Amino acid sequence: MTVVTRFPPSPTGFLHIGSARTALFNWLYARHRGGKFLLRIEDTDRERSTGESVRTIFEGLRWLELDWDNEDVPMQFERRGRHAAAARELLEKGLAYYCYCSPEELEARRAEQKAKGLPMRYDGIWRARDPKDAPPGIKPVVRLKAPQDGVTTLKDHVRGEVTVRNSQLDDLILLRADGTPTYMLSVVVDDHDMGITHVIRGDDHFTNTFRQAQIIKALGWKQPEYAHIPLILGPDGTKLSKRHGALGVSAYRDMGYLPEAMRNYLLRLGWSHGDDEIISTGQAIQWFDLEHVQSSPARFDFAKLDSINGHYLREAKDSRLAKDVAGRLAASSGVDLNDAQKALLEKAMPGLKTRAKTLRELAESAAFYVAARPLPLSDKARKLLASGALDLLKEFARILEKQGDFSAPAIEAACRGLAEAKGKKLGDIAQPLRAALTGGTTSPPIFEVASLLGKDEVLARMRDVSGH
RNA sequence: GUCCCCUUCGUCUAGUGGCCCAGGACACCGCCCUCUCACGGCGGCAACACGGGUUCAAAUCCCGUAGGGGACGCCA
Repeated sequence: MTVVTRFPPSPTGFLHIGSARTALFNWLYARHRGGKFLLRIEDTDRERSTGESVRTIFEGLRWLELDWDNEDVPMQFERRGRHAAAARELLEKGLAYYCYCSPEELEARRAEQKAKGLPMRYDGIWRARDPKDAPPGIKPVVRLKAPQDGVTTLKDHVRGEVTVRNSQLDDLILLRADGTPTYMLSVVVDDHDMGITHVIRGDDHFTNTFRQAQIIKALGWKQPEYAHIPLILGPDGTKLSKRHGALGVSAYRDMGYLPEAMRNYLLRLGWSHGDDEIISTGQAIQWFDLEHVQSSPARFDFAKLDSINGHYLREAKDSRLAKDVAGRLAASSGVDLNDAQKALLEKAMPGLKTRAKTLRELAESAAFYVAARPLPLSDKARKLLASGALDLLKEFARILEKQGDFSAPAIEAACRGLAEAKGKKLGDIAQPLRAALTGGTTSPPIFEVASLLGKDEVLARMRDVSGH
């Protein structure tokens, strides 16, 4: 049997981070089983659905490199005729009926039931009533004639077997008063028509599954397999809020996270493979299963994301990193970098990338390489350039002027020589030099920086701080 | 209110009755490396929610309690 999974976002905003994980799991499972990963846009909420959102979601998926297998992504609203036909079929078979309760009436009943300690469910009052008795002016909805006795049992790859008494469920609405199909109906029909074999979705859909099972049964179809993955919580254990990371994936891209790092982090949030932490996408496809999905919700933790991102940053190609950093630098300064600057950044990457957790940090730490002179000095850098240190620095500058070999080891040797002659420690010269060359107090190894910057630029920056 | 689910270090997790006085990772602390900051290496702190059972033996099975989450829409 070919496995077919799906990711059905509703286009009412960006690609939420929790949805991204759901998409990842579906994608991984399909790839693992050599099956298909399909997309579907659930735009039946006409009020809130936008084309802009559809584009944002596609963009987010592409950034995460989760490719889907259907070229024509179904728009659920366009299939409303098919959904309504399924409802009519149920009506004809006597498995569904018209209900003339008004929304206000329903709300009143629910409140009453809650007060009585009963489950808040529709009691099926219009099952037996004759439509001729309908109050005038009310357009009916179509409801499923759900079983009222017995139980519904569901097998879930994460939850195991769960049973709910049918008396807890009610006759859900299939068609709204305006004739449009509801989500419950649409999902069932679309999943069936698309040949979905495995529904992997957020835990918030768990109880919906029982209702959908009843529709599937009424239609005489086969149930797909289910896996309900626990929700992602905020760092404080409550619902993930915007403040805590409930952002679109594009926000993570902007913050400087790598897609492969996001995938690795999201994968480990709720799934495990023994003690493995760093898991390449290839390994993930090979290993991913539904049995090791965690059954309890996980909290989102930026510190761990940072750590994983740092790992992938160190592994990333310098050319890729330099390109991204150049883009960020140009965006913040408003001017594009020239080719020499871009080349310099790439050469500087090995020294830079072990010191950053995100591309944003990487760009900030790289800025001094391509900054215009004279460099702004941080307060700490200024303190390192007190008069005594400046004298030493000027002396070092004179040595550097005559320096032929401008490699990092050669510059370091020259510096050590001067320090020794003056009875100073290496740091007594290296730190002021760092202040002069970078404008700050932390950087990659300073002799490497000096070598990359080149003799002319180094001497110029040194002159800048010594006052003439 | 009703129903369903969940509960191992601060966080993510390993663990499917003996291998566990509980392992890994992140975070934190210390040491080493060192021109700064990182990286890396080494070490440390730190958990089976609680109470009952079952069993020769329980983090693992059962029951209860507490806490948390989800659902109960003519939203998806």
